[in-house]
Amino acid sequence: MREEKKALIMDVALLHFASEGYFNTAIRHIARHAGISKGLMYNYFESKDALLTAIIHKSVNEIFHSFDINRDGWLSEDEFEFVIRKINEILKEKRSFWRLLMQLMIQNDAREQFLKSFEVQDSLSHPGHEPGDNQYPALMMKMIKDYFYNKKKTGGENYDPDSEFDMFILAMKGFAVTRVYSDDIDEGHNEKLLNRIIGIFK
Amino acid sequence: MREEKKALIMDVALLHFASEGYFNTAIRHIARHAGISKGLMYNYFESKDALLTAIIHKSVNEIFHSFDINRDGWLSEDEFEFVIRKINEILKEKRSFWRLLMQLMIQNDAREQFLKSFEVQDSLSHPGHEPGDNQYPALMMKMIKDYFYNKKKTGGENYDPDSEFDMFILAMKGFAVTRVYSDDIDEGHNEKLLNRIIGIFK
Amino acid sequence: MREEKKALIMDVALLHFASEGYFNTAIRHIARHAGISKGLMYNYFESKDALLTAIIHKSVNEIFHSFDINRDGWLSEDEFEFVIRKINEILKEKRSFWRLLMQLMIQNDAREQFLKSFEVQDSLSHPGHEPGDNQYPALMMKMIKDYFYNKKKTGGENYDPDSEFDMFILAMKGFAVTRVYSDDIDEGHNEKLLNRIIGIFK
Amino acid sequence: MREEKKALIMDVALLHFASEGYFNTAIRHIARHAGISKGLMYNYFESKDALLTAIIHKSVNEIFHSFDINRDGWLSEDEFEFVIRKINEILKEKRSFWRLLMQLMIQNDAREQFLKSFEVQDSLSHPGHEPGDNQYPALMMKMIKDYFYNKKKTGGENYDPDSEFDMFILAMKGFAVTRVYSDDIDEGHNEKLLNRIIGIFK
DNA sequence: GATGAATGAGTATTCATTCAT
DNA sequence: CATGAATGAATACTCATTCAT
Repeated sequence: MREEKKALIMDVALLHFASEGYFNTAIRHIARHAGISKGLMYNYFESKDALLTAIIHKSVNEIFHSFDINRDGWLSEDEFEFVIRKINEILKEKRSFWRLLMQLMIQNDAREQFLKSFEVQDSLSHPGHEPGDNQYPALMMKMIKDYFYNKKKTGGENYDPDSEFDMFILAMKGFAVTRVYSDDIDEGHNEKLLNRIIGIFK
Repeated sequence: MREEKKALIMDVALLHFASEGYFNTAIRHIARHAGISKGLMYNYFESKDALLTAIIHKSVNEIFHSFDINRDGWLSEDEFEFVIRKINEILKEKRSFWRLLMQLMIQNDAREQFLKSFEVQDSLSHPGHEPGDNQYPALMMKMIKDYFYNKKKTGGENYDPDSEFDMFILAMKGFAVTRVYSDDIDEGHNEKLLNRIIGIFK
Repeated sequence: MREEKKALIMDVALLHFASEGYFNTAIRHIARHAGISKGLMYNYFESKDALLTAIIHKSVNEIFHSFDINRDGWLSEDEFEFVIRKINEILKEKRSFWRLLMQLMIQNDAREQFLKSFEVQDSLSHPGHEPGDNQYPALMMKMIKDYFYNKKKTGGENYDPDSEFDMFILAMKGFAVTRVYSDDIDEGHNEKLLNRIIGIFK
Repeated sequence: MREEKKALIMDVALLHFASEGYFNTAIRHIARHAGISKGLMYNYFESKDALLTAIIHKSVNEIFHSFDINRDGWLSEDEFEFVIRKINEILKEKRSFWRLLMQLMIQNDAREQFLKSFEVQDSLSHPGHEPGDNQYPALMMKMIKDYFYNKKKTGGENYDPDSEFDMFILAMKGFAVTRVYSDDIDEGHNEKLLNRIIGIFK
């Protein structure tokens, strides 16, 4: 019950944060759109900042849990393609979240605070347990990098796995920006781009 | 004289907007750093918003004027490479402007306002005259698109110029985001990425 | 049972009011520390203000009832010394209450309200009955004043009982402020001061 | 001009702080009574807290500068009496300030902050210069204590200067509280009390 | 041209109190 | 008897903008 209300508030807030920007969104507006009073917001979230943090952590967790790839440490070619397609899906489904995230990463102070909030959670995770949710980004990066290193054997003499990895990240950034910030996306068109990316890097 | 002062204010403002964010930057701070009084600011610019618009138009003009390519309507392969390298340079030189621009494009209302401000200026330009500054983006896009269409003849059967164009834009977006938002850029590293992009699309 | 709970709440509230201040103490905190819910508080006390009033009246009653001197209307020298020592004890035992009281007396509106609350209760007491609790302060004042008047016979020509009374009250105020607001009281030291006061006025 | 306005605001604020209490006084009310807008307040004082601090420092300075006693390190009997009479005058003239000060000294956190604000100013005073204003309290205390030590020669065998000092401070506290918090003071009456105090301690 | 005093709407946050359950 | 969700008025503070000088 309480959790449902929190989720409702977070959903409404995310929409506003994503479209108007975090600083431009007044608590009053979130409350009004969530159908509650300003004061009640503070019953559920300690502050505007805590609300933001809660939204981000929830989304990050959902995202990384949706990658249920076989975690044996390396990616096959098919798994690599699966990851790319999964990213494509997530960019669509969590569009608002990505807009919010990009907005924050672009702001100097917010970026630092964001990264720090993950570190803190990290230090609380006990050794010997599952990796904290905040370690997923690093783990995934490593798996992808390893993928390109594994390709070296078949890549020819001039194949440079580091550059290939960087180029791939760069392409995915461009893809993400495009997918998240185009108002009307032609899915057929998007599919073509996706295939082209897969074609280059798989 | 008056123009010099305006330029000074715009430079100072751009630095602040880029690093602290447009909304987080107080007029008072800009004025202080420009060595003038708050009130005088309004002698030069009608409002904070007008200041922002002026900065953007000035930067956009500077950028497009720095592409003094042979405007015969189409790009040779060398000119294409030149354009890419020019973009690379501009991303470095106008880093503050790009940060500001990305910051704005990410905000719904700002994005619309930005695009609208170009349209308005556009509608004022009379037919038969030089193209308005705001038409440069469209012109450049067209030239690049044509470049890929011209390559069709030598590109083989499956060559799709539209996809190639989209893929190129996507790569450049990723490249821009990376270049503008990395705190320490290894120029050698950057050169490698650049060459890889040229390698793929030239 | 109900009275016990009320007493518990009042005790907890007094501690908070005394140390954090009346306005700085949130009902929520009192409730939490008393182990009940915020809402239930209002079952026992009409308002924060009513809670404060209840605490004060309870404390005032306890204090004046602890002076179980022989009420024959006048004080012997020994009884006078007993009263002073009793005040000393009460200042120590009811430290929280005194801090709260001084805090309130120092605020214009609170002082008026406090004094009024006693008047009101007073007017409700019927003639022919026991004196209302709120009359104790006045009674005690009168007994002490009489004490000084009685000393006139033995006090010499220049002895002025009114001035002596005022001076005594003044000394007791200074003593109270010191005793209630010193963080670490040296009891030996305090005893010396007490004896000096008794020496002057007994 | 600017200083006059600051002084006006401080005067109005002091009156409100003294009668309604610091926390109970809204900036809005001070502004209204000073005939200015809320926002302008912040042009003159950084925060409500800074306003309070400014008021206190100004008053403390005025008070200690009004004691222009011969600073040869010790007090003659006449100077001692002068000090007492001066204190009496200041309590009357700076009534609002004393109410504010007592109110603050009674609040745990405010007391600490108040004392700390003096320490800070202290550390900024350069060695070899006049004593900082914040050292006056300590200096004055020392002079009074010395006064009682000097009386020891003529005070008889049982004379205890430390107790005498403490008793004097206690009496002055009681006197201060009475003088500052009585709504209508009979000056003749007050003079009698003053003479009695001088009689006991001179 | 140039200043900065002045304004007031807007922001996040707190908290006594009410009331459906 | 008991809870805590819900409200909204109040508070300190910020800032773009105006205007008398």
